[in-house]
Amino acid sequence: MKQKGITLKDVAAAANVSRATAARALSSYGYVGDETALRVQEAADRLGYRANRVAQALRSGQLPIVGFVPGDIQNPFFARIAHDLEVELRKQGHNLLIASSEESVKQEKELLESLRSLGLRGFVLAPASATDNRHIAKLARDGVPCVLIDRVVKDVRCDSVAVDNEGGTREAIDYLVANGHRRIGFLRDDSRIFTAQERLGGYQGALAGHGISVDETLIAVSRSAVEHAIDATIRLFSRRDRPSALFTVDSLMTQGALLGLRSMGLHIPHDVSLIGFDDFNLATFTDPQITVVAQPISEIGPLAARLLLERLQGSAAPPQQIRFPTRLIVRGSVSRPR
Amino acid sequence: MKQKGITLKDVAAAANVSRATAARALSSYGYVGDETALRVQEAADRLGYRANRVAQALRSGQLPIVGFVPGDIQNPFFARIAHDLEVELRKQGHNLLIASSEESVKQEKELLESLRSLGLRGFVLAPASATDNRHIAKLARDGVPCVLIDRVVKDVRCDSVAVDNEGGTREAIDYLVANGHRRIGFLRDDSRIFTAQERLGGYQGALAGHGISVDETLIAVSRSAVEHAIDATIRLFSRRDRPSALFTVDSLMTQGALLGLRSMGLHIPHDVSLIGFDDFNLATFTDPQITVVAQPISEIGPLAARLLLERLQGSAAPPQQIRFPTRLIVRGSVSRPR
DNA sequence: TATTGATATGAGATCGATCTCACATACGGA
DNA sequence: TCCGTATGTGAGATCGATCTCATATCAATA
Repeated sequence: MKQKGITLKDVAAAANVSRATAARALSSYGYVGDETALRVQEAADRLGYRANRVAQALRSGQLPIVGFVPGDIQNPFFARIAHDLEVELRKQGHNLLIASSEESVKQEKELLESLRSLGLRGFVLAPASATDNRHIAKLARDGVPCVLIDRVVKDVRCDSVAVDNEGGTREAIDYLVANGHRRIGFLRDDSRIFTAQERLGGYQGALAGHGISVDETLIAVSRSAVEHAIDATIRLFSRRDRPSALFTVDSLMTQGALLGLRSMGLHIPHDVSLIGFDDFNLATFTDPQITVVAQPISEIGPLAARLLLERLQGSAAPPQQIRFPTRLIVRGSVSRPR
Repeated sequence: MKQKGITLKDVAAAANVSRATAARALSSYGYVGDETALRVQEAADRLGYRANRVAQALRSGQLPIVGFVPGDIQNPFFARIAHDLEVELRKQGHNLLIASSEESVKQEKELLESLRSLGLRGFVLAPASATDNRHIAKLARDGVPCVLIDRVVKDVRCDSVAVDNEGGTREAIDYLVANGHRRIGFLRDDSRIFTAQERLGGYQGALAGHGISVDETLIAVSRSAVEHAIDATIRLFSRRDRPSALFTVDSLMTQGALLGLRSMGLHIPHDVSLIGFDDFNLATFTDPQITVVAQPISEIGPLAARLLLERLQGSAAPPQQIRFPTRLIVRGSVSRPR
């Protein structure tokens, strides 16, 4: 049950020097005699010494660990970002601790508290709420390095990496309108979530731009999970004057819509046109393939990691608010309404 | 940049007691006067005291963090398990640190060393190799609690949770043979990986059981990634006497096969029948839907977490080797050969 | 009254790495 | 020869929580 625990003390004893000298030899700071340094190195190698990172952390006040708090690690979008973060951070000797908020502000708050007491060096966050963010503001105020991804929070002084949700959605709606659609359904997740708000804004703005009044009954709400999205889709399309097209705000909702429509015997794009926000593997496996608003997902994680590492190295530059453009990938799920 | 850091010392000062007494009051051990305990509690609350978990870890030698080392966090199978592990561990006040081995034994080795020096309390591993496992054996020998998932390693004394790879594969091959197939392709990932070996064994065993000799040229190897699987599929089906059916060893390979076959203009199940190991969302979105060997994925993570927690609580019971049965889910991707 | 035990508290040690400070040498120039 | 600086080393403090041990008080028992 006991760890073996070869400590600096052991190494020092083996090399016949004091702990201080051994530390100097291994971390190469201060003055150490060449011959002594060699002897210590050798002893350390021979004993298989590895510094206890917890002890180091106690002194420095920080563990070389970065926390990642996504809404849901099972969402491929976040899984991809987690992977990219991990790769970048590892290069700098940091590890990544992943703790999902499960889109609960309460859980997010608890997690952050608990992880702070763990001495994590910084955080990459996708805040569960666009408004209730005092805990994040506090984090930033306390000087804990922090990068927001996917979702931006106002009034918090920290870096953020997100995409142009509003523009991306507008482009998609424009495309639907250009194809003759005027009754366009909108399937979104909890309005608490930042991206949902911005994407809704893009939807409303685009419609307004075309002189189409927003019909609130065409906007369906569901949790971001396939099963819930199925139900919401069915509700939306059960009405007599159903929409001729549908826009979904993330890939899980798109999947739900796909299944919901299929269960109702509605064909894409013959009966309903569909565009989803966020590209996903599955979109090219369906028949027809799904037209989507793609995010530059491969850039988000590495950039967030780099921003965070700069902060960890003490950068006090003003917060950077990065916004990537999106790209409409036209496949086969849109046609003119019947 | 500095953490605020309200320490036990501050609380003790505020409550006019020694650090020792404050500690007793807060962790409720030893004797403390009722009135004193209350005063300390109050002071702690007022100051917003949170114990420094790094300092606790230094004393106890262990951080309340469990490491999860999957092959690839982007694989939905592992993402799901990560989620389930996290939920279970959080209940016991532990956090989960995820570090992908990216199917590299070298990286796995380095990660484990680095995470051990971090004082992690235990590990959940999906070993990258079925054979080269001295580092894992050492871990187990040193008494570090350890649970293997998905992949079992011989000669290592630790718990494991896996599925009946051989039986599941055999059932699928039997089903294909029952449908009249005799030339059945097999698309597998690196033979180093445990599950690949067992699934190959199931394939060979099933064929032998039906008196069909194994044609090595029908066995294709690719890395477990969609793009690589596409190429391997195309190679396999470019030959004149191509197989009439294909079995793929995981969901990423199945996706690759799907795309590869489509790019060649081969239709499922008309031209080729297909069964994949591991169920995945996408399988029900294709037309036809894909017949798969499903694993009880919702049980693996929670069980692994429970086994690990028992070890953390000091259980010295003999290692448990759990094997879940698989289930063949018949959908529409298999028909009789032309 | 003396003694035992339960209760209550504080001083100080401990975990392991690292940093400060004090104390040695050595070597150069004056 | 003497002093200043560069070099090398060790003793001990530090980070924060917790544990051991010593001590102190009070009550109940012998």
